[in-house]
Amino acid sequence: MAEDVFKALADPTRRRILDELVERDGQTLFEICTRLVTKHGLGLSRQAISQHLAVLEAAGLVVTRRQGRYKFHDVNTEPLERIVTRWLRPDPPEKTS
Amino acid sequence: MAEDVFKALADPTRRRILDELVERDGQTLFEICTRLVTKHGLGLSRQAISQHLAVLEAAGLVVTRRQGRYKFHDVNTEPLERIVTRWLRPDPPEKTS
DNA sequence: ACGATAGGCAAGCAGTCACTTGCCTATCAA
DNA sequence: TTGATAGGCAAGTGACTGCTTGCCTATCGT
Repeated sequence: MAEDVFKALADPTRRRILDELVERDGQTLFEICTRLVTKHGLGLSRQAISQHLAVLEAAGLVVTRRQGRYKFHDVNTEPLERIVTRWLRPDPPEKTS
Repeated sequence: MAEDVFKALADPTRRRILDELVERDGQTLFEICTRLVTKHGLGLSRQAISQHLAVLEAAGLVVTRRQGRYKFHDVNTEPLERIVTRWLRPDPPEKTS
């Protein structure tokens, strides 16, 4: 639901994670951790990122696929498209949700 | 700042207020209060709404104009248009992974 | 089998947030 | 001026949130 999407976007770290995944889709938890540290200078524990990813996944902004011991994370921009048309009267044609 | 916009949108009551103002622009604080109670069934004090409006105004989502003892609130959708283009590339909804 | 890697679960802590309460200022009408 | 209306300021409180810490499970390579 929309509530989860807005709450997921409320945190700057989660927005960074979305940035990272948009730039490079299908990363694992550890990849995201190291890239957030090296590129964005964020010093966060693995669990912190894991919890953020859980929030993003609950919002539908990130979908995951397991493969062996790896869990890959992909962005899903579909929830974003819906929430903004709430106040922005859209001119463009839509695929309705 | 984008931070303020996301934080402003994080609260369901503030989103309701935006709904109200989109539907009927230029309302005063008391008008918003009564309409939130009657139409949406929200039981909130005047100060609660006032504080929400302050957050929305700080985010640039609401602009105010004083006139005598009245203070009218108008929506400004411009900040909304910017924040979503952060992840929604205007061209492709899909990326050939 | 073993150790190493990738990830998950849960309790605890500190900071933030939404909301209330109480009091104050400013404008208008009589 | 007096009283009523429209709004603002500030402190206090309860709940939520982001993060850490510690321990646990599952998969891979050797």
